[in-house]
Amino acid sequence: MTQEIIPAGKRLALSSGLAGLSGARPLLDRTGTVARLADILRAQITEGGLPPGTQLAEHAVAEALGVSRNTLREAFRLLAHEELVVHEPHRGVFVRTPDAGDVRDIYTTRRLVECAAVRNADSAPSGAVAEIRAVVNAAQAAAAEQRWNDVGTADLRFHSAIVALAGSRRLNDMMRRVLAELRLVFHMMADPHRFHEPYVHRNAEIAALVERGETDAAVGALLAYLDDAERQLLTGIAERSTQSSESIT
Amino acid sequence: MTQEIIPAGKRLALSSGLAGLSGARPLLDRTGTVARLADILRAQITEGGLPPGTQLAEHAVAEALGVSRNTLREAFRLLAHEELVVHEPHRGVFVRTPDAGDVRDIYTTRRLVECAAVRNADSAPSGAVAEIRAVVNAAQAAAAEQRWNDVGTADLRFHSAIVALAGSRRLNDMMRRVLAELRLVFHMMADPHRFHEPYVHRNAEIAALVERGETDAAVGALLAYLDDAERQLLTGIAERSTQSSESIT
DNA sequence: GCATATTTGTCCGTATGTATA
DNA sequence: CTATACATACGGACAAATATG
Repeated sequence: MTQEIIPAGKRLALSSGLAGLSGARPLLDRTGTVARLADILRAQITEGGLPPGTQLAEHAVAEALGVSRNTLREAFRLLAHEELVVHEPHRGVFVRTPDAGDVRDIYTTRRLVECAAVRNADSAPSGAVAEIRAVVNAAQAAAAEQRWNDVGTADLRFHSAIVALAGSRRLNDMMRRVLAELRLVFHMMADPHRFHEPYVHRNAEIAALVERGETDAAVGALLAYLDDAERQLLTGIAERSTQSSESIT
Repeated sequence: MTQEIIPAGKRLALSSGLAGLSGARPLLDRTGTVARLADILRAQITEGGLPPGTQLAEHAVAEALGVSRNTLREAFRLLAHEELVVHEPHRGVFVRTPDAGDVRDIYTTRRLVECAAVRNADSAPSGAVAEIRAVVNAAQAAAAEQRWNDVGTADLRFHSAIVALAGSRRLNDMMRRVLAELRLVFHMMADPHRFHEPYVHRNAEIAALVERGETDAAVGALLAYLDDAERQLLTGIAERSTQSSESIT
């Protein structure tokens, strides 16, 4: 009677998420098997193929991907360190199910880092501002063609580009991980389409302000963006937790 | 002729660092063997027992600590993800040797995060300011008794306490890792004593400014601190790299 | 430049302890 | 409470890559 993290009927439902993977290749290139394993699982998790709460049983996943359990466990350690999965002592690893506290923590981190990065826009590394513009254009193109999944991807890449204004590799890496976590939250929302759509225009506005050197205004717009997004996600999570024991298709 | 990371006579000199460890305990408590392994190695690395560049050969370390090679590799993945060690494909894992670029990157990260955290001092979580004061007192006590190693520890804990003003667990974790990396740089310096000593007083000053609510002045003092420390470390690294092929006691 | 020894990368089988039905 | 399933950790094996003489 510890926790009921898992919907209790959904464990080991990873056949769906891992089905279309050409995993049966015990061959290694430059990166090494473990790193590629982590890439595959990370992609599956962030793309929504393995929704929050699903258990990643060693034997099943190892067989599905054509690797040994030892190798897989090494990849699990990486993902656990990135907080994409949780490692419960003698129970196994599960795709993380972020709660309201996680959302608040992620957004305090984002507010601090992203706003400070924008304030540093003057002395940003060359090409950083251009990258922001490029991502905004990609987002608008995706929105025009109603490719909402790509819109969500572009949104996260936009904010990665914002962080890149600070010019620190470690900061970039950290925020990339945090934004990957945030994707888990997106997949817990009702319909991600509606969520991302209004932010396309707001991102474009922020980008324009940064380009024009109006950093204070840009920071203000960014703060408003983050506050709105956080609020929306928190209400989304609250709704989800009330309809707890329903059947999940 | 790739790199000369290792002093070429110092590889596998981990007998010194791992000698006094009660590693021969194949018993697991709450945390799990892998996590404890990582703790042991992390401590050894940050305390200077395993200086930058030393190779951590799987067989030797596994035997010294009384664990299997597979288990040890899982711990290595964690440390590699924390950037305390580097994993060279088919060559092994080595204690990281930070270069000037790393120092610059670490300090841009610190400038951004720590200054922003101080600016958030008004709405900091309760007890955060008191913790800063406590660490400053500990540092002054250690300095009075010439326990320079403890002074260095207190210095890093001081800055962790600064970051805690932001009130984000993820930010705390990230900066704890960055500061652990910074310890590697300290151990590359000539004498760490001289390095830490002057900062005891400066930390106390910053703490006082934070307590009095003079955040702007506190940020200014913190920035000056970080700039000076970075400059000092960069010159220290430059000196070290010029006397490259000397015998190392 | 080549042959050999060492080390890593990956796999398998297995014993033990833990959690759950 | 027993039984089953699973994670944990170990040890050995082999191929591949690297380092050494």
